[in-house]
Amino acid sequence: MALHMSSLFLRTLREDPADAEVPSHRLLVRAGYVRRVSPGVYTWLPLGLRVLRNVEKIVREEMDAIGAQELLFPALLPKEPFEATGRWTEYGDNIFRLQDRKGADHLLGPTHEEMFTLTVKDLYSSYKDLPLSIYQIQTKYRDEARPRAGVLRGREFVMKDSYSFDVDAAGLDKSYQLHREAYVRIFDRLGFHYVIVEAMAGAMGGSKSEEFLATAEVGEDTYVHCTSCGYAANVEAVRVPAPSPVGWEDVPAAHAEDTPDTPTIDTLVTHLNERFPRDDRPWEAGDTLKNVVVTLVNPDGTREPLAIGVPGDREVDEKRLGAQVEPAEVEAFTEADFAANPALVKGYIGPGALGLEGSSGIRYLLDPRIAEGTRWVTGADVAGQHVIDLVAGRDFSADGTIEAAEVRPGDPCPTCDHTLSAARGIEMGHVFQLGTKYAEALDLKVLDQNGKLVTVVMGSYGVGVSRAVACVVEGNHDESGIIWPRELAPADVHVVAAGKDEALFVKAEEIARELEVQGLSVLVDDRKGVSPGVKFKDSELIGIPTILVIGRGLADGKVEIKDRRSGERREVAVDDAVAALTAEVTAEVERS
RNA sequence: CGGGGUGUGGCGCAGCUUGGUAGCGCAUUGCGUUUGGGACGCAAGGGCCGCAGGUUCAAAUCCUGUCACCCCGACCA
Repeated sequence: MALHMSSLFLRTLREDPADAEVPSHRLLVRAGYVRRVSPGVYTWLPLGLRVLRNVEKIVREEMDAIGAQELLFPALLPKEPFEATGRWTEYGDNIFRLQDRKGADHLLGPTHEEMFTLTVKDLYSSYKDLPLSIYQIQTKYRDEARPRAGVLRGREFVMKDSYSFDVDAAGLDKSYQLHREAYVRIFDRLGFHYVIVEAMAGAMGGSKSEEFLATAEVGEDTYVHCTSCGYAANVEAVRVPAPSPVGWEDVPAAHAEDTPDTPTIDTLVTHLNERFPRDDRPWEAGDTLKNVVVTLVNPDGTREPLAIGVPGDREVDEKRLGAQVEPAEVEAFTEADFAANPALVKGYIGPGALGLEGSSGIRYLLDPRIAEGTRWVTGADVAGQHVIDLVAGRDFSADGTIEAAEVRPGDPCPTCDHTLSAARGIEMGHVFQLGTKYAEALDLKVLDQNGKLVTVVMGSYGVGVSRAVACVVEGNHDESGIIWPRELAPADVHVVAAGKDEALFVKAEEIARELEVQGLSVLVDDRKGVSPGVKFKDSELIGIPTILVIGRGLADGKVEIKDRRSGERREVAVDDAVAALTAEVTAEVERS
């Protein structure tokens, strides 16, 4: 049965809601797809629910096509499995927690690794049962510190998550590849531009991980890409190519110099150029070695300082650092921390004080650019003094390297000789080789061919289903409203009765019925007493890709087919309308 | 958690500086006119001005406190 505007539970808004900033949020509310209930929590109204279901349908079809099987876990979970993996504490404030009448702790699932793992453990115990891929489309809950942009980042959201289970790494590779290909098909069908970028595999267990990012200005993720070789990575995962070691034969011995009042890189560089000018070129920030100290807070609450050495022209990128030290959290080093570590001279920290072997005993990690043989100016661990011609490998060493320095457009590509550009994206999907992290924590093992117990190797794969709805709108709208891709639209054809003549309404109903016989879904604007202008505006706002206007032309046996995206209109004979529309819609579906 | 902002009919906003009968547009209801690009007229319903306390003859307006929401940042398998 066709949807009718006269009775549809819908109210379009002429004005933008005050709390909506990004286009998808504005339009989804204005066009009557969603309503906010509380911060980050939204109601799906009839039109919106149709779109959401369409996304789910695409996801199901492609998951089923690779042999994944759908199941459904509860959203309400007991805490015990999350205690077993440590995530009851690790997830911190992001978990919605609640207690039942007996005082037992529960949570609303933010993700379901534990449940999938335990359920496989419950039912399977042989290599013969594997490989296995199972998935669910489930409402997830995360108490985000700051939900934003409507359903783009909610506290309650719909996600497809699947997990693969294999006996070995080779099997995981195969399952991962299958999912990756399925994701390519899903995102192609969803109809927005996206990139596949290398992502952080995580501090534990994971080995390979890629994100599917919808390219969008409003995106929260920054990624870099190389226009030459196709390399693309989330900034968190960018690998800095380490320069080859260089000889230090010509470098004079390191010498400490007085550099009073130079606690910052800027003041230091100015001072160097005034007092220690070089013949070949002036000193620059990039000649200095900046040592930053932070405090790591482990999930169990223990604290440990960490020093990071980066070239002076770069900041430590907190996101990159955070990803490297996960699950520990990073806090700034406070005055109290300095007081507790007298070996550190604020503003003049140098490698002499750092490192497990250094006077402070603080673990010291270097940016890969600080390769063996490179020479630096850096703090002398004495107030008002810096060391010049300090050579890495000759005069100091560290406890390892860390990828924590900021990444900038123009940096060299790690895989070819070109440079990187930066752009923003929205994380829409994530494929992730988990490895044995959860299987080990929850003791998921099967017997192999030799009767030996082996730990199952897992992969995890997510698609943001409700987020996809917003994301599609971000990529498919204009001034007037939404422009749905065919497969997602709440209906195939929007039939508009534009006028007051009763014959228009009769014909609209007749055509709607015939379209439905042809298998198309239809929204009919059968509102009486509503002027054509209002109906046109609403049809553009709502964004069904094909609009059939039955109006003044009907007297001459003509109706008008309008393409929402291009704005093109063409007149067809009223008797040909159904055939023309059917041909248009089916042709478009096959093309996609 | 830090910074900025906003709370006034369903929605968008004005009024607050300078205290004195709560207003506008949209939406809604009725009647009439109108019907190809967000129509017009007349009439109507709907608001403890976020909440609490204070000052005052009198508070949407001034003071104190508090709560909520939005934006930027921090945070975010």
